[in-house]
Amino acid sequence: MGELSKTFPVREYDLDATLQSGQAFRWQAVGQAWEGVAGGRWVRLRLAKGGIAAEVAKPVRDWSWLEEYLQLRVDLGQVLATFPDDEPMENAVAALPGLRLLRQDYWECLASFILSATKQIVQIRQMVALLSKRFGKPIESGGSKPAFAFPEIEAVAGCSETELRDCKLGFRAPNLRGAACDILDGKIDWKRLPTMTTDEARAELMKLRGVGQKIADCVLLFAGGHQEVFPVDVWIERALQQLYFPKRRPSAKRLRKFADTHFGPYAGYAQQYLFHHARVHLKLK
DNA sequence: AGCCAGGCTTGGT
DNA sequence: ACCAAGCATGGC
Repeated sequence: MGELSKTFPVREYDLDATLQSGQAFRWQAVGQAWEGVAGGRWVRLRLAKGGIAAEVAKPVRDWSWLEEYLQLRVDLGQVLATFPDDEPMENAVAALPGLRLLRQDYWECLASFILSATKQIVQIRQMVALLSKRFGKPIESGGSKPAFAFPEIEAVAGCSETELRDCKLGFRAPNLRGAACDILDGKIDWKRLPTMTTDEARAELMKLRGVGQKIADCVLLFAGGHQEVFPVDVWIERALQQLYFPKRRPSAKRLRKFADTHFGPYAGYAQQYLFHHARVHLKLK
């Protein structure tokens, strides 16, 4: 038959930090819980004794989609142990122990980060919500408001630029539509992306208009699970400068190289700790 | 009211 | 190779 709720035993999982940390844009705090859409289903999550309690709107038998999304079987202690032994890293981890990386859908992740260009996180959430409401499939909701899946590639490709601009996308509208069309037209090898090496997949993604290294790296890390990838954005750039090079002012290229070599096999996790730490705790600029 | 936001592209040196 | 402007829109 399946169940409407389930509790997953897990330690060291900061649900608040993880769902708010700018990697996914569909989660909303409702009371003590978080409501959102993952794996095409409406979900409510809350911290429970010894783990995470999940509720869905329709009974499910197989919960592996959620375990995968939340990356519940990642041994965080093992990840943290690979971080460089320096003060900035120690402080970032100490500030938010339990911050995790999610494993998201490729298309939703790509689309979300195409929209992220010069937007604040709250505004990205707003654009994603509007797009889903207008062009996503309605799904069963267990909350007070109706729920919608993220729009399929075909749905976005079928929109006019005006319809997308009406979702407050601005100059990002043609980029999103173009990416959807290019994927459907086979301009990039979309299906094979998950099996490519990091460098191959990055090059492939960057063929899309509006996708540079930053956005490609976010997709590789948050959807592809390439945990060694370290996306460099304005926040990380400022954080690295202040924390690791307080005297000098290294070029962007030099910083890029430092990021690629300093943080080890789980650099993506390190990046997320530094990013969230910088946003919440650091006075930058 | 003005500044700036998980960037990218293009056109100037 | 490096640098800056321009791009739409909204929150603060």
